[in-house]
Amino acid sequence: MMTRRRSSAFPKVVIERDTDSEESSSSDDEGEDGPEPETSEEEEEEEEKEQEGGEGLPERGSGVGKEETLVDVKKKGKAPITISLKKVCKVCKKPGHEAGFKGATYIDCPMKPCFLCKMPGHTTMACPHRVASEHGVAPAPHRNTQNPVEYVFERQLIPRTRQCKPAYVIPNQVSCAVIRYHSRRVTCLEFHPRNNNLLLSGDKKGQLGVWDFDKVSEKVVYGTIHSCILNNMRFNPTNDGMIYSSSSDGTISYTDLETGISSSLMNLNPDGWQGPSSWRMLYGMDVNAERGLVLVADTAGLLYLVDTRSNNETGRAVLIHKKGSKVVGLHCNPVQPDLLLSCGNDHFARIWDMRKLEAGGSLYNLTHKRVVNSAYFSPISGTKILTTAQDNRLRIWDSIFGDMDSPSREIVHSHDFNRHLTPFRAEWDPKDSSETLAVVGRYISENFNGTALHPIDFIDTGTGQLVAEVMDPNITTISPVNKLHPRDDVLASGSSRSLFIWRPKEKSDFVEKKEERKILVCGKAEKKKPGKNVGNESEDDSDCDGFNSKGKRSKFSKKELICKSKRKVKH
DNA sequence: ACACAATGCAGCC
DNA sequence: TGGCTGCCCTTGTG
Repeated sequence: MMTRRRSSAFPKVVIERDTDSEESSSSDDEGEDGPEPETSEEEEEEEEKEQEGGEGLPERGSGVGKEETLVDVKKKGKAPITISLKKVCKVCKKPGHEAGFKGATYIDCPMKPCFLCKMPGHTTMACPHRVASEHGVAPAPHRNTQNPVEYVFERQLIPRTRQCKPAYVIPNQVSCAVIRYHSRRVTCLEFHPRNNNLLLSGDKKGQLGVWDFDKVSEKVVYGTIHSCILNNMRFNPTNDGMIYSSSSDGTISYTDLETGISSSLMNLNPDGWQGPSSWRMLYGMDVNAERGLVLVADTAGLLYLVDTRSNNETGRAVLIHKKGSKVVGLHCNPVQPDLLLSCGNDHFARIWDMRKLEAGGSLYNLTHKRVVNSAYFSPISGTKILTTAQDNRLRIWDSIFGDMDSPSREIVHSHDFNRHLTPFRAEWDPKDSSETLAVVGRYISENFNGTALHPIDFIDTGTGQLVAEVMDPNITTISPVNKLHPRDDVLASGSSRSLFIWRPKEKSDFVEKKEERKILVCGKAEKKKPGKNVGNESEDDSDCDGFNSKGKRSKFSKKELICKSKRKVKH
């Protein structure tokens, strides 16, 4: 049975009066078929329907779920109006086709460019980049403009380094725990640097959750640290009982995790709300341990430095991105404390020398086609860069000492949804010594046995291949926030209001990178409805370890795990 | 079952 | 430049 995800509103009825003037809307009618008037089979069908319907106007809320348009067929003179009904595409408003969910599969509007790679001429379903078993995530064609050194590096050095470094491993099977206590969407996650089971989570309301995911009863939520979106958290490198957090309320808070007592290190809106034009928010934040600095950046393009010893702002704010544009992220190089990476709404990621911070003084400007959601140095050597941009591409620069003019690879990946959800950010696996594995949530859904699911993807940034995808048939929401544990084999995901902890079922249950990608499906679908939202998380967390929405212990049943099965998705 | 809002950005004038 | 509109797979609430 085909179930629409959501049937459309009342049928939109457009009645065009018969006039002598040329109406542009009537030429929209047939698209390529030129100026009307042959009546297609479809139209005839619809006409019959209309006659049955008596008045010709569909009843309000008739539940048909199709948008229909009454199109008058023009005739010369004052001939009676002939009316035909047509299906109209919700996306482009043109007749002849429909876009939307058919069961758990989304049908693209053929008039629009591919939803995934943004190129015209094909739909998402036919996109060569489509995340499907036959294709995988294809890397963009590598430019053939390598210089000889780079060529030698690629051909000789990289294979050798791979021999001495173990390839990353991925779990063979996973289990999942769910916890709900955020009342707004999750915006950031951070693992404790020493305590392996401690996870911090921030939400859109500014609440900070501290929880032990082995003993889920031990959780604390601090609700008064910030008044709106908690965008970033960092542990104090010299005292891991304290965290810095930046928020859209324009403040940096310095919070004791035991007591929840916090002090404000900075406030960009000391006079309170004076309207949206003057309100400033802090998005990017990082800590530079060597220099004893907290770095934050605001929605006006400015970078601020706070001395961690005095807890006071130091120096002057520096314009690091286009004036008036939001700086989305900051990352200090893990090896070279003088290097800073920033990214912003001006479509750039920029590399800075901390010793020469001044407007326009960046070392490199990495161009993107859209807003850059995140930019990270690789976690161990700090020589690679991974960015996530809203043009549905992950970009990798293989070496900051090499050619920085254009990325070494672009990987098409669906993550371009920017409102209503926390922006997607691809992150490195901090445990992967080869610095190739990255994790990122996926926006576009995949029809998994009749359920539209949004997996979390593990991508080999060296090849662009999708090596594993994690999903649970009972988790139908999108998980834009993902964090891999710095030491353990744990993935934490943040969705709308829930947190998920994914772990390999068995400690030793790992496989090295293989040609075929792993599909890690956790649990079985609760066969409720064959539509998209099978097993809505809001009502169905009973099958998961953890808590239900009231914070009580829910039924503790081990999930049954399916995996390594070849995917059976019908499109 | 459906309407609606919260919400960020791009493109237009 | 700034204000306005529109937007293709959201998600929870009323």
